[in-house]
Amino acid sequence: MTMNKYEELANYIFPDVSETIADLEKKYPNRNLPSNAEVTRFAPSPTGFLHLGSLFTSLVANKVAKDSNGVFYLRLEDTDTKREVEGSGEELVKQLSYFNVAPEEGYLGNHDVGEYGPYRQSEREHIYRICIKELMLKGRAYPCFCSAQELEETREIQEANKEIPGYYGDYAICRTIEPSEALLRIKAGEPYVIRFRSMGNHNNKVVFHDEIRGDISIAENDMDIVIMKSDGLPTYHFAHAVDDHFMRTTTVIRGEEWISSAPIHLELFETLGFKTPRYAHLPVIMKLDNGNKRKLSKRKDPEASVSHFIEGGYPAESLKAYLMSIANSNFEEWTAENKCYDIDKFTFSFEKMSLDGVLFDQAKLDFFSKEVIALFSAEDFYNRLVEWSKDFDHVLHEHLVNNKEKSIKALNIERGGEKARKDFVCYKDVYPIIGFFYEDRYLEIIKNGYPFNEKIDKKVIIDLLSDFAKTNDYSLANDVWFNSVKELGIRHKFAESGKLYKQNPEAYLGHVGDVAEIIRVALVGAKNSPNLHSVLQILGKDEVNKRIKLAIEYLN
RNA sequence: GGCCCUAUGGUCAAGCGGCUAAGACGAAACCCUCUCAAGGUUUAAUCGAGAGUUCGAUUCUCUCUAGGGUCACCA
Repeated sequence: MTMNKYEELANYIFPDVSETIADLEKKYPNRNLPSNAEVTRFAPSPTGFLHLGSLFTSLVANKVAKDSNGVFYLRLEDTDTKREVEGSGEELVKQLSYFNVAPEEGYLGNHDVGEYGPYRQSEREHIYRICIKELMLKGRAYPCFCSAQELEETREIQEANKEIPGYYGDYAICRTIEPSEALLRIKAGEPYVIRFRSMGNHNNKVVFHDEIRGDISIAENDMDIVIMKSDGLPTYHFAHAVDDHFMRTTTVIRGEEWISSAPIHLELFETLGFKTPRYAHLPVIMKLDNGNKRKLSKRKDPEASVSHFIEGGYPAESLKAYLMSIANSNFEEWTAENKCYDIDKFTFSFEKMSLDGVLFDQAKLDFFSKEVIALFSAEDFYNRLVEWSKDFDHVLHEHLVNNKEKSIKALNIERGGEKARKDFVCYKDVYPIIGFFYEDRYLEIIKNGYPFNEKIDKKVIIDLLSDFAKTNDYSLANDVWFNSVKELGIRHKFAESGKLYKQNPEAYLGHVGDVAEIIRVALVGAKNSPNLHSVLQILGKDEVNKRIKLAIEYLN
């Protein structure tokens, strides 16, 4: 091997590196998969909890891999040691699991799985060093000694001259430093980073294909970007090229904010001798803020954090269905046709994907969630509630565990069928709606009194309730039973229907609706509740009579 | 500001040269009804602007405008 002028420098910086890119190609061979199988990944940085946009991205990436019998893996991009949040990598994986989109390969929280690792970038330094050394030997990477302040100064000059800011062309001062001189400065202990020597021309256009948007034409990259930071770790751009190549990603699925740096990536892939992967840049999820759209912000918007929905008790399926409706507009139609919200059964396609950023729509999510919950069996719903309340609602948890049978019955009211009851948006809604079934909760509610209709005389209410306690037989079928309520009303001068009452309001104290309300208020402590007949059946005779007695005592 | 992406009702959107411009969520109204939640039936609401191509533009082209993104030793 003939000595080139970069060799001494490269050997000094990378004394440990003896392998080459060719060795890596052997070590990480092409995956043994059918030709149409997609290898996709989710590549978060552990800087906080899972963002809704990230869940969206991983959902799509996961779906693309699954639909093609490919592989979905997770790579932890932990190269920014300053911003890293302890434990957030594990949390990320845990939250993905909640949504059942956890990867089968890669970083899985406490361990890695797969042949293409390590899956944490912080553990892949030797791989990056091999690649950088090779670039350096080819003259395509060089050390840069510019300080942050110097960089800032050039930037100001560039801005003042209305030139494009950045490290390129004549502004890339360190690119002309002779390797021998650079070596001396490094030996002298001067801090440095390693930059990529771009051969691009800003006046040329580079065209690349995006799976969602079609061909995109952007100016070639001509920036000598940093590829190795002074701490020895790679920057995103470089790690992306190296990792996605050696992990054999077929389609890179990421947010649209990456479109503008694609020319950098393309040049990197080309220079390293790698085949470029396919790209799909997903629209971002936004929110309206004072009339302006903006990206969902983790700091300002609680709904930006996936944990917000987990804590709030949204079933995983609800959020997934909502996100899939954003991803593919025909998904919603599909759910209506199939009465199914399971995204696994749906076929995703990039063609049906929207190109524009979408506004997060809470009402739409709630709609999906109601539909999803309405499809649960009572037992399934109960089990999910037990699971959820264990972490987020201890009071409910106690009640559920201590009253399993009653709880399931309560959750089963008007469940199933064409006109299923849809009053639960999330698990959080459960306690306020069915809490009264539990005696403790009922007693708590009535501490503040009963909201009886004040226009009706107390005496009348007491008589009516006493009569009801004596005569009520809810073992009858619903409509037969309700006829008995009408009769009860008639005995106490209430019209048997609203219509009748309206025709001659003077003749009655009220109508059957008022009668039902009185019973409801007595038993539930509120003017609203699920179907009265069901409530009675679930409470049972003893409890009903006890509650009526309490109500009468209150009225006296 | 340069570059890139995007542009149909409040939101999500069908449409791919000729339609009274689908549908869903949301809103409103009515019906049903023991309340609530459902369910049913309606209603209101959209092609950003201007040129061009064409017999004809929401649809094709250009310009403008607007919104979003990006210009770090962050990803």
